[in-house]
Amino acid sequence: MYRERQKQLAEAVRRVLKAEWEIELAEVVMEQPPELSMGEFALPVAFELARKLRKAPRVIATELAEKLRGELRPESGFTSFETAGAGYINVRLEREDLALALAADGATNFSKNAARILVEHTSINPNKAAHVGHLRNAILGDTLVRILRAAGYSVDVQNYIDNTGVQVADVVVGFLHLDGKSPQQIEALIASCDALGAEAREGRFDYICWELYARVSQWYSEGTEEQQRQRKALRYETLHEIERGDSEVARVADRISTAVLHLHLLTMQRLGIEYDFLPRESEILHLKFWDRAFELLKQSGVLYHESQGKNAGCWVMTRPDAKVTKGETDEDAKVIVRSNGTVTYVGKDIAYHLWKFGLLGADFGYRKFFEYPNHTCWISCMEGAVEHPHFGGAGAIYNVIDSRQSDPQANVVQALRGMGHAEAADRYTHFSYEMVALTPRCAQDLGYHVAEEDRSRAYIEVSGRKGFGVKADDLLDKLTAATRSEVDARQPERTEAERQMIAEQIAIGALRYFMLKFTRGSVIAFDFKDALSFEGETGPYVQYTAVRARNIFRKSGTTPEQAMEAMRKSAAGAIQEDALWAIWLRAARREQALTAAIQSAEPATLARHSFQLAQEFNNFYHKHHIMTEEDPARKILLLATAAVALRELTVLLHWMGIDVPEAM
RNA sequence: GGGCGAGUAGCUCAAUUGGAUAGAGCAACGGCCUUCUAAGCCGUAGGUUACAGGUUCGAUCCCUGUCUCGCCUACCA
Repeated sequence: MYRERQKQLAEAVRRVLKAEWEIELAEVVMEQPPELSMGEFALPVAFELARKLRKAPRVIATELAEKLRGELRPESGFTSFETAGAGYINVRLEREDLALALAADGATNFSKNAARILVEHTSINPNKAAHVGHLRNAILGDTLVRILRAAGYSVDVQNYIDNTGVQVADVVVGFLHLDGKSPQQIEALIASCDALGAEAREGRFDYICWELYARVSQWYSEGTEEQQRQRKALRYETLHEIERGDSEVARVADRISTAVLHLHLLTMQRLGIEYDFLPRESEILHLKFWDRAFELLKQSGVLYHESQGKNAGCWVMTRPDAKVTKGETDEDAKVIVRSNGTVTYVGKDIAYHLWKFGLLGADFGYRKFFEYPNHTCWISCMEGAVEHPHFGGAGAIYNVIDSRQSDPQANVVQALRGMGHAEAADRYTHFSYEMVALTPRCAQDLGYHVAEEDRSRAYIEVSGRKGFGVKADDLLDKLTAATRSEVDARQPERTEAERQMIAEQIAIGALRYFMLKFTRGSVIAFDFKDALSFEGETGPYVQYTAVRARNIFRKSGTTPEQAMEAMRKSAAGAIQEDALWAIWLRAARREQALTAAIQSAEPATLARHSFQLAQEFNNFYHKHHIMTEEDPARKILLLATAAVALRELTVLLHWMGIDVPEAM
């Protein structure tokens, strides 16, 4: 209904401008007045016309408002057009119409969208436990998936697994050479970790790898020069063995990376994050994705063989926006194939992205890897199940990858464009975000040594290599413990299991909201004090608000559905009070908020939207005591308002992957 | 050197993409629990939007220059 009104208004403005002044606008800008009492829409169009018509904005606005009054009579749902400020036209709607439409239909109204979208997120190197930075990635990515689906898109979720990279090699070197374990001993260790279960923290396999990875990184830079040279050689020898596959070292690497991957999936499942497909680098290598891509790149002339300068003997690609003088060597070119014939990370990524868009002419093998309650997560393999879903061949893609990777991401887009796939390049979104870092105080609290020069900085970058960071499961544990003690105090009559469930829901609400409330371009300087806060602009605040609304229905002996029904049957729709109208109007703007979040690729706007609704409801809740309301007609309206708030909060929280607990 | 991002209240962040009086949360101060849950509500205080120009009806937002901070810029992945 709200969007219908918006459309009607825009069309009316177009008609009037055409008829009166022969003006056609590309788009009719529509804003929200700063105060509720001013109406539902604000049109700044008179400012735009001032120059063309050589008249003051206010004069134009007055004339235009008059004409609009003629176009959109009160019986069509528009009650007033007022000139305001320096030349705005404020438009009021019939509130009752809008409220009754909302009471009748609570669905998100979007038509099914044919385009298939592929979202890649998480993509943690499978060589150590996940940390806070990975949480930001996964939570942003998962929320993007949820809102795209809410908007009617069909979305596949992929988590790219770099199981043949140097990071995995480092842990392999650590186990085999630094700790002197045999492949059998590593196998036994993984088995004993499995037996302990993911709930164990000490002795959890990805935690062991975390510590080992830091130790190995340290080991590379210790010792005599000769030792360092040998260790480095060992590192690359191991890497190349893993890349080639089909050796004991490669099997050890596969065993380790698969075990860590499995734990990552469990960690993310705690947060309600699931994947459809796990493409692995090992298959990109062994299924010859790169060989095909290499041919295509050479044919299209995107890659050329450099014969001079520092990149002599390499296949290189000109960078986006590079200023290259004809006849001169482009020293700044991006190396894709090294002089020794091996392909770089960007090269493999180009092949992978050709596959994503269905432009490679090759596909993975697929086999089942992980079962969620409601669906299966598949993994790539050489030859898999005969019957399997097909991933890839997407109409549009989103890569949730932090801003440090914007350069390689741009290289991939550049390659696609250079190969003539301009359409694919246009539908390639690097969903970029800034990193999560730790405040110096947080680092010190965790027991890390903080260098003198770092103490005055706003934040310090986390580093897996240094073992410097906050592990995802530790953070979730800490949040759950904090919420649990609060729940125990507030809900003593509930069972142990109920209290634990509530505590976990609140912990997840706090964490997910915390990661979503910052806009993507802002570095999160992580601190336990902020992350463990449950007051003010936090997930628990919004959850608590929904629980308050729910309690009204628990105690009043009616349901939200019945309250809506009663509202429709009675003529209780007249809503004069702003405290009530704010809630109905925000509910009416659900689709607008969703569209804005998708178009700007900014989930933070939704987090804010939900917080504002929560504030509006708490304000209403404080002003009006619903259960003791004596006027029956009034009580119906108040109950329906609580019902619409509860429904809206539940939907918005769900889009962010946050549940509404039974009680708080 | 080049590219990207950031600089807004004591702190952490917003600002409908150029609009009305720049808003929230935390921290501070002052009120509100016999009432549907105080993880809440109301109020006070807090601003030269890094700086200097420019564009126009209008600039936190766009342009130019300067300063500060972070990240990226390897034949690492």
